[in-house]
Amino acid sequence: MTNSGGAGKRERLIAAACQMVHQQGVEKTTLADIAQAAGVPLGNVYYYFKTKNDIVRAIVETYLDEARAMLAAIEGGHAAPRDRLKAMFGSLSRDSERIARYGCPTGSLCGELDKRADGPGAAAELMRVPVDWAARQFTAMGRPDAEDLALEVIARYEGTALLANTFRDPDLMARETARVDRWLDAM
Amino acid sequence: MTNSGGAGKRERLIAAACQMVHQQGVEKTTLADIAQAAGVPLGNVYYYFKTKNDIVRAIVETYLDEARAMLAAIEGGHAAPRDRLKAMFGSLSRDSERIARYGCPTGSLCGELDKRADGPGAAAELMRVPVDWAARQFTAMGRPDAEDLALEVIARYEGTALLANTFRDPDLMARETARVDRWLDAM
DNA sequence: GTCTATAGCCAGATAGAC
DNA sequence: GTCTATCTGGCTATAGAC
Repeated sequence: MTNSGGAGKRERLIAAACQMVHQQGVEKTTLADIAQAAGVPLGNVYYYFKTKNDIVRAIVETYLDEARAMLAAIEGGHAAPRDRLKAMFGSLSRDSERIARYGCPTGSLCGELDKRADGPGAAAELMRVPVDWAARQFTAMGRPDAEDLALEVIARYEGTALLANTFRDPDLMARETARVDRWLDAM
Repeated sequence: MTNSGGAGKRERLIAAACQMVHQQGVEKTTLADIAQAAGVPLGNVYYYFKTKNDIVRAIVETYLDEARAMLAAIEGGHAAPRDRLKAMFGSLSRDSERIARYGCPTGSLCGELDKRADGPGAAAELMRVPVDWAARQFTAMGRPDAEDLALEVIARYEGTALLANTFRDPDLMARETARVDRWLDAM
């Protein structure tokens, strides 16, 4: 209704920002990069976002929505907590090429936000989503140490993504996924 | 002998660069930051390093030396591979305040180098050191899957550091260290 | 709402006196 | 070898016509 002339221009800008920032990082991505990738003239970006930081915030919001949607889809597709955790971790292997090339979008973004002024708040909010979700699954499995298990499984996820990216080796993800599957089966 | 006037100025610059880059990241650290932290005038920096990238390379070299020295010290202090691995992982807890505030120096540097042009080579070389070392310890324990175990333990190390930094919670490191200790004892 | 042109700033890098 | 002053380029952000 409002934004009649926009025709999803704001959405295109956010999508372009997510892609460019994933590939190049926050600091090395310029507004000109984002504008060009979205097919929008540079000056027009400021009609939709007052500052570059506003775009970063929009990226975090998008990742929050995507993470919640993905975890909800997993819950819908798997009834057993153990299977849900496997499905969550397995998303590493599905995207292995992209992660080996550019890292985990959430993990590398959090790493960058930690060095920024606004940093900790938004990054922590973003990382809380999968950790809390995993903790609920372990609780449903009757584990009293659910919170520690959740931190361990997400740490393995992010750590594996970092190593796969550093070594440019997509295969690492499949190998660690197999190990996590066996670990979950044994508990 | 050469560099008689230097009086360790180059070393001061590298030390300052390591500290500033750990705290602020590569992209947000300016040569002026480094020069000021080292007590050296900006223009003089270029007598020791032709470009900013040369300074980054010097940081990687320093981290390589430090990592090798630290692992050698652990080998000297512990005969059993299991104890060596525990000591390596335990270094997370010892530095927990700094890591919760600024992240793992190696991990966050690798994350940033992955987005740079020269990136993958230097970062991979740096991360190879602890992975190969851990693999040797697991091999000495008679484990045929030593390489996968090494990747897992370093992934947990780096992943835990990222989470502790994101949540600004030093306590995570001690909790994960305790879990890793039990895991190593059970194998 | 859209887009061009440009202001203003700051970082990396250099020139050249000492 | 050391240091001041400055150049150059690129990036965020704004002004203002349409």
